[in-house]
Amino acid sequence: MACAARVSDMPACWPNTRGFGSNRRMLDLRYVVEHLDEARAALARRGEAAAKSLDPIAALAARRSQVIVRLQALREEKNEANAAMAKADKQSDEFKTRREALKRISDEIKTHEGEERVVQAELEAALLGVPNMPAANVPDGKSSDDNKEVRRHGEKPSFAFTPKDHVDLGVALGIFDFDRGVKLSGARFTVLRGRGAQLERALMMFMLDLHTREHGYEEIWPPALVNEESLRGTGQLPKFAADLFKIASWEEADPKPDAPKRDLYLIPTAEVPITNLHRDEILDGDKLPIKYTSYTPCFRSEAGSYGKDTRGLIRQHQFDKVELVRFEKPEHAEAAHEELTRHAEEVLKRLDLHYRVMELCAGDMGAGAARCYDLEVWLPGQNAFREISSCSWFTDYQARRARIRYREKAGEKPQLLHTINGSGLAIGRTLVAILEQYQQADGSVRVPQALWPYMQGLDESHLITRYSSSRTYT
RNA sequence: GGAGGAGUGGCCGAGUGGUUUAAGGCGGCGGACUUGAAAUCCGUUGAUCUCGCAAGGGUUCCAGGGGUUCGAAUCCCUUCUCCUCCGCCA
Repeated sequence: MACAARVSDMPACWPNTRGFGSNRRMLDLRYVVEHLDEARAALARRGEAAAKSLDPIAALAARRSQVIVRLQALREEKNEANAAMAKADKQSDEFKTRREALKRISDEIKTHEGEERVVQAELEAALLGVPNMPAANVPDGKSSDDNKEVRRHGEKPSFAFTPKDHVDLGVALGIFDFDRGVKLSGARFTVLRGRGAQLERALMMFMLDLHTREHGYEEIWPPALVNEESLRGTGQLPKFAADLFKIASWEEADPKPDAPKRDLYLIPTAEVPITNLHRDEILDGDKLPIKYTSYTPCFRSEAGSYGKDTRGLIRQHQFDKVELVRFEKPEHAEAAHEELTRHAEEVLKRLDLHYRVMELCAGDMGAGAARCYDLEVWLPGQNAFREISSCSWFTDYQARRARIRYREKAGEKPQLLHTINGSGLAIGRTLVAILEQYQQADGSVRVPQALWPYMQGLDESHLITRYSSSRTYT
């Protein structure tokens, strides 16, 4: 269909019929080694650092295969000698001679195994730091200034008064309690109350209902704490540890001597647990595509962002989000990415919110994405569009790291699938957009019609007012 | 938290130091028989890395890691997971 014609735009590694080796990789090692210049050129579109991340790869790969070839030859020799030993008379001189010889081979094998481990670890570390290659038709550019507007929905609401921002509106309505959020937890934590809390819940249910009933996604309720391996699978670790909240492991209170580290992390997005549902699995081809939607709280430490968006709900350490995640065959992935983006947009359309769709340029995309659309909603209080969803096509980048594969037919080789995800949507920011776009001259806020079924207790005016905001909903 | 038990291929399950390159069964796939199906019979059956233009070789994998040994699914240490019982808890 439409997508098939454009698959040829992608770099040659996408057919991904290769395996992934005993180490984790994000880019296929063989592809990188055999097409080093091509890979470097593709990564250079992200910036110099991305291209440079490839530098150590070729030499390490050569060292690795050298060690492996020697090691395998030694093992073969050992296996043959062993078989002979099994048959030999254990009292004979021949047996003793063979035992000496085998001892030497074994020692050499151990030496090489040590070497293999070292090289493998170095190579893995190097590969984990390499970002994904942008799809060929992603626009060039260095920063968000170079992103391309793809389309726009609705119009900026016009006000006969000066619109307020969501902070002024929410505080006046009594639905945001920033001070008590600080008291309980600190900066960037907020308490919602009354109609504010109800609106948050209404949005969550509205979004889940839309995606499960009309868009065909299965609802998932995952853990909010995950292990390190899960975060590696989706690419948050090892590079972005600073953005995560890490929970002290229980062994820390009662350490066991040889226990492996069991750190847990609060999920920064449902993408992590949902994508990792199928980590280390080989799925039947006829089960694809798999479409999941999930509501979770999300936790971000936002290290290094101090001073940015300190006011209001825009940037919180804890926020709610409904996520969309898809597992796709490579040949359907590009079209699926477009469709998922439309599914996220549908939430904004039903809420009748003005927004635009931006295609990110090569320099502005997240490390795992090959293509990415951001949905930006209009915030009259800021007189600006702000990101409310980010819809990414990861090609096989996450699938390789998390070892998620599928088998087209029984008997065929497993191959890596493609993952796609996007917010559908960030609930706090949706709430912000509703307050700002639906505000009235008197500071009350009209509730979008799509949410009426979820907002018990509203009168015919469908307004959230200071008077009604904290009353019971009956 | 306490006391026991157990982790083997898609599933069940045998295997306590060297013809195990993991028996046998189920399931799957292919074939024979059949008008078709069932039943029966025969064959086949995973992942991984690597050498090779290819045909085809070889390596690794018995929950994970480490150790003993010429040699480990098998012995030792350790971690994880699951099950049973007791206690506690929403």
